[in-house]
Amino acid sequence: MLSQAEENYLKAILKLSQKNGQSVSTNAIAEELNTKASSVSDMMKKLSEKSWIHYVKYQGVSLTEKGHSFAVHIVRKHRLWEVFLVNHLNFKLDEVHDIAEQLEHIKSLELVNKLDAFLNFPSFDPHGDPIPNEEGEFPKSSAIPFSELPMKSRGKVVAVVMDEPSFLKYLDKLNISIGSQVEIIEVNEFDDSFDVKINDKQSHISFDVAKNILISLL
Amino acid sequence: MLSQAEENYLKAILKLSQKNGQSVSTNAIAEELNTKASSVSDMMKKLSEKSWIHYVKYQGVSLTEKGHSFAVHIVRKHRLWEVFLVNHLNFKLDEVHDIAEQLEHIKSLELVNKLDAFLNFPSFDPHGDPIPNEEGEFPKSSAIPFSELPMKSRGKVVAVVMDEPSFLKYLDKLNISIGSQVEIIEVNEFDDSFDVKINDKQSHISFDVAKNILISLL
DNA sequence: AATAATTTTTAGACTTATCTAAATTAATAT
DNA sequence: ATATTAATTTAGATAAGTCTAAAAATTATT
Repeated sequence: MLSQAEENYLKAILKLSQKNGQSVSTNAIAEELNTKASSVSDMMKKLSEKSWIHYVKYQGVSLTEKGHSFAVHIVRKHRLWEVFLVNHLNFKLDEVHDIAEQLEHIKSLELVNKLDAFLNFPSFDPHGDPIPNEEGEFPKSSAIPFSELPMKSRGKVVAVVMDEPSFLKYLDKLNISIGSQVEIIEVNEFDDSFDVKINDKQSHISFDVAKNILISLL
Repeated sequence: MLSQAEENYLKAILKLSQKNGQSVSTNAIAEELNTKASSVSDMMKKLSEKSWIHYVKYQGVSLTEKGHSFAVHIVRKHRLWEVFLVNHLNFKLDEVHDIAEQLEHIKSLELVNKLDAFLNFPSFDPHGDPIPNEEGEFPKSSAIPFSELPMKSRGKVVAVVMDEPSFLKYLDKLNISIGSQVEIIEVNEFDDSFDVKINDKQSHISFDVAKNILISLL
């Protein structure tokens, strides 16, 4: 069984390899985990011996298939717990990370899946990050913030990042809900607001609102 | 901050000192934690230096006030998580211990208290064990199994130990729920069953049912 | 009260995960 | 192509937590 330290390394490698390219450097991992390169080297040797990663000295590392799916599972746990903390325990968005960082190491497949069911199989966490399912598959649609929707392209609302009642109430007023069809008509440079279409009806939203709505391209 | 190992030692000492007497022996701790007496000795030295316990070589240990309240807090976390696992994630009673054993080490006062509120400040966990509140106080009423209620004394149902739907359904049929007033009228020696009063209506329950209902004396 | 049996502690070793400092390899620049 | 710089690895230490085996203290027995 993996130790917490090992799990954190795998997660860091996943994160870095998703962001940048294939091979992840020792220094990058050290920075991500606030540790020293020498500690990383030690751990890479160990993880490699256990076939969690591909490791060639001085050449950086990448996750094996086994390592990848395990790392994804940790991400899944982290994000599901964040949903729980925000939606059910009323934590603020900025308070949940440290706690989820601990909860993600709880070992019980059944727990994760029951939590998933309890939460109604959410596709995105409160930060708008996608939640892989039990098979490790991320929601197909690559969601982007409404504010980054290209002009003229239409999208569907898949998730809402912020969860404050006032915000949700405001979305309601704008007639925006999960599944709504949206489209950007024009960007107003001076205040970064948008003229938009929501279910074919013209409307207007601020940048702050737009960035908290996740869109999947149609 | 306490390590998980240290927390487990404190919890074990609390459990043993509640069960037996004051001073807890090294061997008893070793057995409780499935470890060796020598490991316990080492740890006792450390916990004593940090004033979590009173420790005199060869004389056994007891918790300091600080150690006691910390240990109680761990128990609180453990039992609250058990309530969550059983009542909200639909775990069976016998499946929750190992998971709660992990969850009890999650560090966040806010999390515990928000979980407590989410669960509606329960007084007993699904096994019928009392849950201390934020101040570390156990529910005043010392609940006992219905089967141990003295004759002629009245009690109030505070918790149900078993949680199987069939059992709960049966209790429903008997008109027993949290808060019901109960009283034992007569013990039937030959099958250990009881003639009882439930909310002043006469009824009859088996020993197996009675032992799974927790009563607080009125 | 002396000896035997049991309990507890100490000593020394091992593992995991980390660090600093030094050595090595790779990348960059002249 | 060589020297310099940067990145990475190795070597050796440290701390936490555990173990076995041996020593010391306590308790029980005769």
